[in-house]
Amino acid sequence: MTSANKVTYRAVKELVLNRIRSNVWGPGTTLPGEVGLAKELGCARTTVNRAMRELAEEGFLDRKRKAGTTVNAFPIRKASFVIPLISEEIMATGAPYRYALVSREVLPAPPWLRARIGLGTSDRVLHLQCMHYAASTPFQFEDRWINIKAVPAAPATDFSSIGPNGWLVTEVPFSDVEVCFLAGKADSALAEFLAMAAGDPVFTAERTTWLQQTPITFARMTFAQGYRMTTRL
Amino acid sequence: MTSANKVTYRAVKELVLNRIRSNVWGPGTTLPGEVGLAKELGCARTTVNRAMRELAEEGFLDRKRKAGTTVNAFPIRKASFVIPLISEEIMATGAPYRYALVSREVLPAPPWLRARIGLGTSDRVLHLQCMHYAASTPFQFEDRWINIKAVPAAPATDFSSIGPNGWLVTEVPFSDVEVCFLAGKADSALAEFLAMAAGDPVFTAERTTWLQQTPITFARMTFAQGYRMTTRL
DNA sequence: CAGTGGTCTAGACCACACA
DNA sequence: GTGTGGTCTAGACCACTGC
Repeated sequence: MTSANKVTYRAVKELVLNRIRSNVWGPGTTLPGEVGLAKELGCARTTVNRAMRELAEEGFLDRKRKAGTTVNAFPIRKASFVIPLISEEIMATGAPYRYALVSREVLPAPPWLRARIGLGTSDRVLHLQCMHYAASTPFQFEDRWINIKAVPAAPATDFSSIGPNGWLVTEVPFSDVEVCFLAGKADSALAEFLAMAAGDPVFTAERTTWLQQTPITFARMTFAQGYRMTTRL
Repeated sequence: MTSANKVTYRAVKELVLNRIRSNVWGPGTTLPGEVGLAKELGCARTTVNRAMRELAEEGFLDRKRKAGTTVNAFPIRKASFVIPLISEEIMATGAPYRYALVSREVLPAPPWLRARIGLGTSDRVLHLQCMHYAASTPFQFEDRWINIKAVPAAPATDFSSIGPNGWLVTEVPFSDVEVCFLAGKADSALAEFLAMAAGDPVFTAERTTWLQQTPITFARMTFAQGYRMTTRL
């Protein structure tokens, strides 16, 4: 009876985590090899391997061939944020989502944008400004720039009812993304859109996407006052 | 010759990703089961499984038993940020890191803190204020609150040369962390510490840690002007 | 009920890194 | 060289869930 219980990789993770937390294996400790642990726990090495691999991914352990597995002194855990579609983020709160196109124009890429995402001097872009609302409350202002050379269909698309994000995602493949968060200051136009005072701080996210070396789009998204991006680790 | 090549799970990931990106498997597509794919690719099901599992983790696929694996319409990729030690983040820039303790006191937990992290009315906390510099440039102001009941050694510790973060990490285990980012506004005191103008926007990170249900510490970290948190996905 | 993913096993070979 | 993690295999049983 007692022998038939399978040892799951989750159980191994828990066990190792507990030993770390209870300081049985303090920071810096080199813990037994996979084979040893497998024998101790009565399971296959594969199982131990998966447990340890995940713990390493989560930042608790450092693994090196030959050197072995050591307990990370600083749980420099990776915080993983789900970057949801705005519409879903809003609807998750129970409020209805509303989208509005504010402006649209085709123009040569401005120098700051060229430098920022890597465009040539002759490249043209589609510039969109959009608002996203939770019910009637302003939620996010989106400043979107699309590389026309990379997305020729963009200028012919009507963005008055579908947001650029949703459209791009289904139309254009991409391979690399850079996201960056910062605290900005609302200028008077932005303040009006987001129903706040000019000069107020705004939480800002900037996202650039490429397909192989080609820049696809750059978006600056500013959130209404009080926005917090939260995660549990 | 041609037969001996091993099919790695990375290769499978690449292949699947390529089919997704090239729209062979468009959004919503249900792709073949693991057994079928394994046969097609000439590898073990385990290999396919690992590839698909990781792709699902990364947000490209949805997997359900019986229903099968489908291509996610929106690559709601998880952005994972390394939350580095401040000292390391600074030294990575090449600048020397300097730490300074600004103030320290023991006091009853203020109501907002009690509510925020779940303390009782009689709980006392150690309140620290610290500065982190890159060379002589202000980099981060740290407002740190430590639950004395959970960390009795804290009041007896000298934080004038070691930062609370580094000390806590080696002294106190924790099981849960909540991190949250927001844009705040510098009050006059903060502005002076960070060498900016009062009212300027400040990128702020708040971190709470618990050990099982017990709150350990709460930290509000405000960054000097221009700070950006960046990730590549 | 039946099909799909989820996981475990036992064994093997490989690649890397330290001595 | 030699030990440790990295990965692949072939086969098996389980668990969830849609029909």
